[in-house]
Amino acid sequence: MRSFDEIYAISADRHGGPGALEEKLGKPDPEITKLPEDRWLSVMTKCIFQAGFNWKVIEAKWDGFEELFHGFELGPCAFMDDREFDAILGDTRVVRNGAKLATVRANASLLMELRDQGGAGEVLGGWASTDYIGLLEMLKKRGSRLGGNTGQYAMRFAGRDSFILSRDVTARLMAEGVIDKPASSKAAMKAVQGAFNTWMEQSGRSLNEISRVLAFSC
DNA sequence: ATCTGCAGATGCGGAGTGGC
DNA sequence: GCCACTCCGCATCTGCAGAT
Repeated sequence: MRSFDEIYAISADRHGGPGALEEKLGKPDPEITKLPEDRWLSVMTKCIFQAGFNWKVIEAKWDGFEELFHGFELGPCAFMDDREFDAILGDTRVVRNGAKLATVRANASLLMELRDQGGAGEVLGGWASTDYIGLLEMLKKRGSRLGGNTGQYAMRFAGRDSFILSRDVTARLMAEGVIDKPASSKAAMKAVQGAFNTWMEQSGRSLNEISRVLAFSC
């Protein structure tokens, strides 16, 4: 496995030098633990709908989603009655996918449960980056449709420190011998976390930056 | 008992096609 | 210009058999 500096050099070479590369590396939001609950639910829902769909369609309808789901306030979403849910199901201001629309109620409940543990911001935003896979596992287990890439994108878009196992990042991890195929097993995820932890130690950088550097190296 | 990997099902709007 | 129709994209979920 190459050191972070070696991979960084490859990426810088491919993307117009260190200066140009640096500008493309997003950093996590330092205030992420203060992100309100409704914004977590909003970004989760958006990622769930974007999965498998044309992102422009979701973007164009997003105001409708915010409106029909009460700005994603947890209470109204978690305790929505069937009558209101049916009305949304037939409203063209949202994408009328019943299974996905139902995730709003389920994930609102999950976020409410987190209040006992300090709240969504503290739990999701404050989860140690060195155990990021633990957070992903929790989202998969307790959330609705937040397993796989969707949970990863949701964390990234919310502004949390995160990696995304995209095609390019996976290709780099395979090239470095960290995994031998796209990570799906627990053992593979553990190996991925281990590699990221090593690169974090070597560079002092965030998961975000490392993930982006890996992606740009392919 | 728990985890893993696989196959098949699911879902909506957009693009493309053919016909008038 | 417009209607009716089909296929496609993408990642999840479910159920099951097999492995640990």
